[in-house]
Amino acid sequence: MFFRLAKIIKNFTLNNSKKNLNGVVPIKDQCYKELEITYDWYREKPLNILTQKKKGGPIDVYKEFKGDGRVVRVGLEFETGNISSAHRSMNKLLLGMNHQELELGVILMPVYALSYYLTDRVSNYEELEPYFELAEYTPFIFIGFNANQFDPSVEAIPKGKDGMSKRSIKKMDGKIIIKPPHSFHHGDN
Amino acid sequence: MFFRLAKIIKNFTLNNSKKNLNGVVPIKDQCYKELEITYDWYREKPLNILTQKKKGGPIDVYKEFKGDGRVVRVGLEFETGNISSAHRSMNKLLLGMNHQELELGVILMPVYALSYYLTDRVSNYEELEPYFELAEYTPFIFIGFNANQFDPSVEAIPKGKDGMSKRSIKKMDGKIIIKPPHSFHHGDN
DNA sequence: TCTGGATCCACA
DNA sequence: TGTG
DNA sequence: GATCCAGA
Ligand SMILES: [Mn+2]
Ligand SMILES: [Mn+2]
Repeated sequence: MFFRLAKIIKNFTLNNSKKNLNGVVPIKDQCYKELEITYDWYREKPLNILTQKKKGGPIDVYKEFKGDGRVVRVGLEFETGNISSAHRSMNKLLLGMNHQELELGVILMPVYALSYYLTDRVSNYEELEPYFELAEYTPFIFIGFNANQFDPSVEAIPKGKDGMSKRSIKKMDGKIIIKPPHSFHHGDN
Repeated sequence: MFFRLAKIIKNFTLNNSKKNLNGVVPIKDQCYKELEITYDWYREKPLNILTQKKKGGPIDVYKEFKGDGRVVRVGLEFETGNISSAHRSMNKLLLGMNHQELELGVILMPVYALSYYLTDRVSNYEELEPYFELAEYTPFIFIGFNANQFDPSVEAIPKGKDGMSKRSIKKMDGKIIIKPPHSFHHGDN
């Protein structure tokens, strides 16, 4: 017996005219919608262990697969935050499995080749890879995804005004210079 | 038999006039200097396991304690980066211990009360605490530190490049680069 | 085309 | 508020 | 989380 966790293979072309050119938010939004609508996964599943400790947030996506009189609970983290954030995601899933709240953990992230054209230092498969062994005795799947195609002429994915962005409102102290936001849309999908 | 890892207790007053007001770089600089100069720790120790995998950087601080015919290798991470970065630090130290390259791992970070007045989302003891159990079977010490005193009238710790100014660091197997230290004064200490 | 930050954002 |  | 920064 086996289940199809999900199958989301979209054709997706990315502007590759410059390193770190594209933002990352619209990518995950697309994937979450598919998981929820097409595959009935749930968003933001809290772990009991963290609820009990009254500290820490939920898991990105969650689904219980039922069959043969048993349940397989799967926690999935879609990672497009900073690579360090991927360590937190992995640790959170490990916590859930260590406490028998999950039977399987999954992390979905860009491969290096893709991340090169996304916001600097976002999570990528290759950089987390040396740490996969920390999940050696835990059911875990690490998935790296790439764009289907690169094309310097398609519209770039817009970025937000977080962190060190020049569009940040605070920017260290006084001088507030906010640039107008662009439409949060991109190419196909 | 026991060793004093280090004892750095400085009086340190922080401007508490506003949330997230202070930068964080000068704090660690001070602590590193003390560990290197007073206690002979080394900076930036690469782990063999990561060197072999040709991926991943070094451990912040490292020292080998010798006595009774054995060596106790201690890896220490001073964490003032984003809380997610603390997960990477923990994972890296776990990797070192899992591979018998370290006998003890230490993470030094602000307690929540202190982090409240530092750059938003920096590492803090309370937020990493729920994950301590991932190091349950590994020799590990988590240390939270606070300011000694809060005073809305002392000068705030600068953020950004204002707080920078590289000085010399002592590496385990490398040369020592010398550069003049910058003045570090926020209140007393 | 490496790597650990430091700093700010959005929304509970 | 706290957390990704 | 998401954006950039600084140094080797
Ligand atoms: Mn999440
Ligand atoms: Mn996520």
